[in-house]
Amino acid sequence: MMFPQHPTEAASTIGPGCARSAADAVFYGVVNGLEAQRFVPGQRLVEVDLARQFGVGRNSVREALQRLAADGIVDTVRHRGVAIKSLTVQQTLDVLDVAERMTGLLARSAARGIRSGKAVQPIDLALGQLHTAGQGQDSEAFARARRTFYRALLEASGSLELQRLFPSIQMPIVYAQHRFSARQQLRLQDYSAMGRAVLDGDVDAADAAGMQHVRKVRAEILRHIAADPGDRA
Amino acid sequence: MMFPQHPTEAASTIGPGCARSAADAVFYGVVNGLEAQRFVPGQRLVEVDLARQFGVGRNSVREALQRLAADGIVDTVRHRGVAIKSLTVQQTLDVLDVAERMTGLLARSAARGIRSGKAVQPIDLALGQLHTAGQGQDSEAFARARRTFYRALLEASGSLELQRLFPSIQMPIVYAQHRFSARQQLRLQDYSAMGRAVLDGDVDAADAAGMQHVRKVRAEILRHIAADPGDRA
DNA sequence: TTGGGCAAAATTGTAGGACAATTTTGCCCA
DNA sequence: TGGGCAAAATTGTCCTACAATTTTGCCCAA
Repeated sequence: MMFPQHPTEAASTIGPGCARSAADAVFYGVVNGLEAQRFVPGQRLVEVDLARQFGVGRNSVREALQRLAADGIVDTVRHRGVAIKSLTVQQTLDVLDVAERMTGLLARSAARGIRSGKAVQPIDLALGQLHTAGQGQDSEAFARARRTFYRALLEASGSLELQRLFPSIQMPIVYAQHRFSARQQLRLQDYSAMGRAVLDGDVDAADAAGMQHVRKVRAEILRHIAADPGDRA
Repeated sequence: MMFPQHPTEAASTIGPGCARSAADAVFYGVVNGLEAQRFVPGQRLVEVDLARQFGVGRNSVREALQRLAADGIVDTVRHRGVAIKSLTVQQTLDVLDVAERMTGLLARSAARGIRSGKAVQPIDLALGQLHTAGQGQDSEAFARARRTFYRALLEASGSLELQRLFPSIQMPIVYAQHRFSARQQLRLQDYSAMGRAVLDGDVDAADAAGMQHVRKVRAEILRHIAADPGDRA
C-alpha cells in the first residue's frame, strides 16, 4: 500500500533526544548553535569542519546544509559555500511583515483549535513558564519558555501547514542579530494577552494580539537600530 | 575520464536556466514533473531511479530530496523513503488559510513596491499573458502565465522573505490534487483585479483582492470535494 | 612600499563504491 | 487462508577520488 502519514516534526526548535539521523544532528546543531551564539550571522560554515565537529560524513553535512538553506538559516553561494544568513534592515522588516500575519493566523488557529476541544494544558503550562522566567533575568530560560509557548500554540492550531511554515520564518535570525537585552516584561504582557485570548477561544482577539505583538517587536527593533545606527545596509 | 551525462529530462520551465547543479536538476525536475503530472501526490520516489532518470549521483538526489522535504513537496519517513506529499481535506484548508494571508501580503507589498517606483512592466506583461491564455483552453499555458504573474508580483514586492516563503506554501500540491478543469475565466477576473490594484499602488485594495482570490479558490475546492466525495480523510 | 599576477592550497560539486540497518516482497508451508 | 521466514530492495552512512572554482600566499617589478 501507499504511504501512511507521518507526524511532521515541528522543524527548527526540536531539542536533543529524539532518534536523529546524521544530517539531523548537523541541522539541529546549527539551529541550536545559532540560538546559543556558537554561530553568528555572517559566519561561514565549512563542510569538513562541520563533519569533524559533529562526527558525521561530508554527505550528511551537505544534506543538512541543503535543508538549512531551504529554511533560510544559511545563504549559499555556488563554489563558495554557506554562511549563516545575515539580514539587512529592509530584510528584517520584510520578515516582520510576514511574521505579523503568520503570528495572527497562528493565534487565531490556536483559538479555533481550543474551541473545538484541543488540549488547553500545554498552553497553560507554557504561560506559567513564561511568567516564572519573566520575573528573573535569565534570558536563556525566557527564550526556552517562549519556544515552548509557540510550540503549544502550533499544536493547538492543529495546522500542519503552520507547523511547517511558521518555524521557517526567519525570526531566529532576527533575534540572533538584534540581541536587545530587552523588555521581557513587555513581551510577557503580549504573550499573556495572546495566551488568554487563545484559551478563551476568542479567535478575533487572539488574531489581533498576535499581530500586535509582532508590531511591538518591530517597534523595539527600530528603536534598537536608531540607537545603534552601526551597520547593515 | 567520466563523460558529461545529460539529463534525460527536458529543460524545465521554472528556475535558473543556466548553471544548475545536479541537485537543482532533480529538484526542479520533480517540481515541474508535479505540475506536468509526471509525478502525482502519493507517488513514491526511489533514489536510484531518480539518479538514473536525471543522470546524477545518488548523493545529489538525496540533497535534492532534502530540499523538497524542507519545502513540503515530499514527505519523508526514515528507512522508507520519500513520496510526493498528499494532503487531507483538512490539511488543504490549512494550506489555504496560510495562502490567503500570504497572498494578501504579497499583493500589498507589490503595490507598495510599485508606489516606490518598482518596475511596472513585468506585471503588465504577465497580465497580458494571462488574458491571452485565459481565452483559450490551454490550461498548461494558463498555469505558466499564472506563475509568471506571481513571479512578477514577488519581484515588485522586493521582499526576499516573501520570495523565499511564498513558493514554499503548498499550493502546487493543492493544485496537483484538485485538478478541476476549472473556471479560468473566473480566476482571470481575480488576477486582473489584483493586478490593477497593484499597478494603481492601492495597497489596501490589492491586499483585499489577494485574499479574496484565495477565498474563491477555497470555495471552488470545497465544491469540488462535495461533488466528488471520493477520497482523502 | 605597493600592486599585479601566478602558483599552491583550500573548498565545493559530484560520482561512485561499500556496507549496515531496515523495510518490502515473495514464497513455502501448516 | 494466513503466518512466517528468507531474499531482495531500499535507505542511511561513510569513504575515496577527482574536477571546478575560489582563496591564499608569495614573488617580483614598478
